[in-house]
Amino acid sequence: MHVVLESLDAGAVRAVWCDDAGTPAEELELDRDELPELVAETEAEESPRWVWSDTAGWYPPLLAAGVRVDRALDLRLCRRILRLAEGAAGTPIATLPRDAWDAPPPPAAQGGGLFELERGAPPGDAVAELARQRAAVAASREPGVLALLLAAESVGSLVAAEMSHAGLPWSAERHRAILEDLLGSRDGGSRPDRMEALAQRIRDELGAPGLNPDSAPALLKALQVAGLGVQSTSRWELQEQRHPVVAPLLEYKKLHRMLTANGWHWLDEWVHDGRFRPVYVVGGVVTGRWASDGGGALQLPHSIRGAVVPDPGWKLVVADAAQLEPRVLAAMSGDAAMARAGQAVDMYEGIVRSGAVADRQEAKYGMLGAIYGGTTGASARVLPRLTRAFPAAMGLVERAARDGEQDRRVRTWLGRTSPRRGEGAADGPAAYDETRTDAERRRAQQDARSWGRFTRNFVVQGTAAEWAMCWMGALRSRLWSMGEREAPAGAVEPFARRPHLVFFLHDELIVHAPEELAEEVAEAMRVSAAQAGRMLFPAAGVEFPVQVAVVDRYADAK
DNA sequence: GACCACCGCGCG
DNA sequence: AAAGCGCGCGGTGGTC
Repeated sequence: MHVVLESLDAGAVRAVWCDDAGTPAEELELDRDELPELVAETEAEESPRWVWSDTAGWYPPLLAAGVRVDRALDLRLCRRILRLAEGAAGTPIATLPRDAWDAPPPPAAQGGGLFELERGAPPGDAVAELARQRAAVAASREPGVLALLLAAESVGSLVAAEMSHAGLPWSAERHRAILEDLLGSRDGGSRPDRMEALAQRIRDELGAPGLNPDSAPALLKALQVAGLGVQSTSRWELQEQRHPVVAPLLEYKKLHRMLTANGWHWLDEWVHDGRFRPVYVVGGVVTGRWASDGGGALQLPHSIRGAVVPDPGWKLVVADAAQLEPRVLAAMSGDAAMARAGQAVDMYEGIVRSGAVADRQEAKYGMLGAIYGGTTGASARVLPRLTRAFPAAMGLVERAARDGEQDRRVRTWLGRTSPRRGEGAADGPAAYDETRTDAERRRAQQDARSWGRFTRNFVVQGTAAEWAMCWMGALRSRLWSMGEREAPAGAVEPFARRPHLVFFLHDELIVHAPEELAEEVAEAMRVSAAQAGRMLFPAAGVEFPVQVAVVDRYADAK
């Protein structure tokens, strides 16, 4: 059963009950204020799949009113997937002209009090769009697989909204202590004192009294004048130099980064009432990974993770999927030898034991090189040995790279399809066009290879993102049923006494859990990971172990 | 003053 | 030790 929600004008909403093909049966019009009550009642009695234009618009106000939903379909996210999906090519949804459903999502609601209508016009008739999408899935090559992708993407959108709602527990006090400890104290508007002292040392060592070390061009000039043979001010180049300025400069750069990215200003802007509430952009990356908008949620430096602390009586349960991408590659390629290596808790050790490489380091760089398309250094050196040991797995990424180079599109395990290469002058045909100059041809080939590295990585990174969404979806259900024993139904705050997800970082999840449930949550994270593996790869025989830590500070996990 | 490209670095 | 993939963000210095 689907219930489609649509915005009407004048603060009204229409709820339309549809069957699984998207055919409407009955409908109800109501005031926006009445929506949370309707959703809560319908949820309890019928457990439908809610269908709406976008979760980021509809769900936050429901959460703010204390209503959690179990299942949803985010039509805008699904439209984007179906538009490009090779499996649905030829269906009307792939060929119809661009319309409002293709428009980028409106900015996410802040504060949870705004409904979709107030964030910009809704894209149109949601009932019709649901029917179009259901028809496209039904007509596609693998309806079940594509349907799983749409469901996974949608559950991701629910989790994103719920995590923003709950927030990542954050101690401003601890954060300030970390800043003072590392950067020094700041009085007035100038640099914190440890940074200012370092800046002065840099000026002294370079003999450049007026130098502002924050200015890359000025710094580069000063470095060159002082006799350092560097072409840039980047860390890896500086590290090769033997000069007394290097140590204070690298230290200064580290502190400067911390000050500008996660300093006092960031704290004031992003942490309120003991919570950091980032805005996640589900499907914001071409591969299907999430992006974030503001706050740099997906770049939280390790040095600041000591400020992430649970509420009194609660714990953080931090789980990290070990070697996710190599395991995904083993599973999707059906490479029996690599799958065997993937049965080890540490897959890189498993690869060492297979005899293909000498040590863990080689296994790691070799695998990353295979997945990213490394052409130099250690990863290139071990590539031939990996190819001999794991022909099916290496064949899969090589094929993906060739497909990209030759302008064929590639797809993830669940059918997310890579975009077509841009229409730039240097693209595609120029590589083979005899009338082009040598330079043009070289550049085109360069671009083709670069696109090949993208498609090579797309299939693995994208499938890993699909695994992660299945993991979080499975975990979300378990957490909710676990919490049922703790929280009275219909509590105003759905997560007040229940373990709930608070952070997601590509292959890592954090649950904020009542202390007495922490171990049970840890087990749920492991079980959900295994479940996600079976969901995607029923026959692969690859394990998806997660490292779990129950901690009082995020920094203490691993 | 608004906008943009580039650099450099944080994360996976 | 860095490289090959995917991102977001702040600072600087250029353009309009």
